[in-house]
Amino acid sequence: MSEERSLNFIEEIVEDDISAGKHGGRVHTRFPPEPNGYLHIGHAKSICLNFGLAKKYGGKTNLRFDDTNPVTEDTEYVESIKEDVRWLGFEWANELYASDYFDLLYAFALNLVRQGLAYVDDSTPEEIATQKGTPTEPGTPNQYRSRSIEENVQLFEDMKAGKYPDGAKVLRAKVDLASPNMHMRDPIMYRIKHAKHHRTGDKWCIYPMYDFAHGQSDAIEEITHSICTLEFVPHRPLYEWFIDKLELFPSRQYEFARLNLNYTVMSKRKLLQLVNEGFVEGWDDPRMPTISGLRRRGYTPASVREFCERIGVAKRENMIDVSLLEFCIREDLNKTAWRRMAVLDPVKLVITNYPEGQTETLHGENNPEVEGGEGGRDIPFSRELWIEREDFMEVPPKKFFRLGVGLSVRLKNAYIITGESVVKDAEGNITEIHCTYIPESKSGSDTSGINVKGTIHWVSVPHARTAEIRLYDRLFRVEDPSNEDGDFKEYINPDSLKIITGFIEEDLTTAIPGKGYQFIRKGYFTLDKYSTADKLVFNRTVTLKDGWVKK
RNA sequence: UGCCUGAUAGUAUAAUGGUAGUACGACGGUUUUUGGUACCGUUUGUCUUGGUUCGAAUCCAGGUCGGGCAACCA
Repeated sequence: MSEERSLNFIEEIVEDDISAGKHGGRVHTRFPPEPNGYLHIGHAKSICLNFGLAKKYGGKTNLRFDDTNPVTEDTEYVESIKEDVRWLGFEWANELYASDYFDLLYAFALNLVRQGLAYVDDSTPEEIATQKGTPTEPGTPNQYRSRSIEENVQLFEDMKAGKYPDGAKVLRAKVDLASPNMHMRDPIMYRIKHAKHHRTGDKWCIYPMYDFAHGQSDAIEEITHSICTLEFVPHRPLYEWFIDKLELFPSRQYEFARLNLNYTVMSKRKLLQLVNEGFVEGWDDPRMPTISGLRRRGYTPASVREFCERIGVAKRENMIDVSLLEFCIREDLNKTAWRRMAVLDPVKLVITNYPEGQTETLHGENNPEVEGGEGGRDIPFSRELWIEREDFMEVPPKKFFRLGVGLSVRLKNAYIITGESVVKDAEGNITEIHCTYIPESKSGSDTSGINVKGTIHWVSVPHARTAEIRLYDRLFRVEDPSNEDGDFKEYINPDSLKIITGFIEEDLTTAIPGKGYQFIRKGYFTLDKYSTADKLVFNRTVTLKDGWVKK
């Protein structure tokens, strides 16, 4: 078969570890989202990496929610995350929560206090920030740093007991205030938050910081390869410091570059703004780079996985061209989507030599990419058809392989026609196109001997049904909205959604939710989640590649 | 002007001291009852300056440029 793909740097590390017998050759990864937003395509990269590694090397992957901040987290997000991971086609070995470890984490903290490696600090956030110094100047210790172990134990227990209001005290690790790594300058381990947690309710009023929960959670679960994104590189020494001082399982963290896609934004904070401020319909708006948005848009799990495979994994900052994502979905849908006809911008075509009142039933295959066409459907044909306005030109340029007066084209799955004349309204707009057809040119039994260069799609006027069709374009007008001057929302593409009513062929009224359809020559479409039998709504997943660029 | 990171076609990603390759994009062609698909071809690259070596994208040193780090966020 094909050559084996070369390994990415993390796979190399894993293979080296396996051959060195590290952890007995065991591979255990985890995907650790915070349930404070919906997953996006960047998370898909991480999911595919973590689950992919385990699958490839016979290991396991945990789904662990890093739910250490109750004020931003919610079970709605937990549910959406689980749905998205499953939709992508992955199964986790264990569903876990950092909050499962709150008792353990508290014991770890007490342990460090007793070792003299943590202390309770009464400073305000501002004071702590000042005392941390700057990247070029060392921090300065305050009077709380030298509290006795006994006092710290008592104070920390009092914090847990709810004796202090939010923000009154924090527990800090006593590491090194002069470290060139800001994360080592006595990082905060616990803070007071009298907030209800989505899982532990009111049990706790102190919550561990990410830095005091994430690494230990990995260690508790005996994760062999803790994979995260580049911004956590400076956290690694602290992660290892805690593991060392607490004598935990030595999980090792490896960092890769997060995915950036052009013409969109990829931060939960920004996506949340788009949702909250009404720039999109919700987290699953088909213009959003969220997994749920892609799903509603008509992307398939296989196409997203293929995309994640093709973009690769490395350590350098990257900006992936959205055309690669589009390539992946077209590649998948080309092989699976059933072909149907829909006219998005209609103009009436009258076949003057076709008997008035006559109707016939033609046949079209479901998918020409599949041997045998994968079945087919009946298509009603009559004297009056809707065709695409752009498929006719009064004054056609050279190499225009469509309809014009005196120009011939094939009607897909039907006859060859020749343009004869046009009818216009008072403003000069074309309201009807008249043509004649060649009865011997019927698809499948063509004895006319005529060859035409172009084929156009159509829908019979008396048989046509209507549907709302939503045409999506990129959400932003610039490649990197986050990197422009001012608010990123100023760069939203005003034409990112165009809603039209189109004519569809009868068969499309029984379209299956979740299935991709190719509207011939127009693109791939899928039923929107709000589509009903009374009012069909189709989302355009992606256009077909257009090789005809007119000047 | 501290620490950590990184730098290969337009965009990504290989080459692990021995012919710089692949994909997407772009461009051109063949086929085609979708200007789609498929197939074929063309185009463009090792940040820079030195050093080591028979030989450097790869190793070493300096520089340049990019990204990250000073949340009681993750």
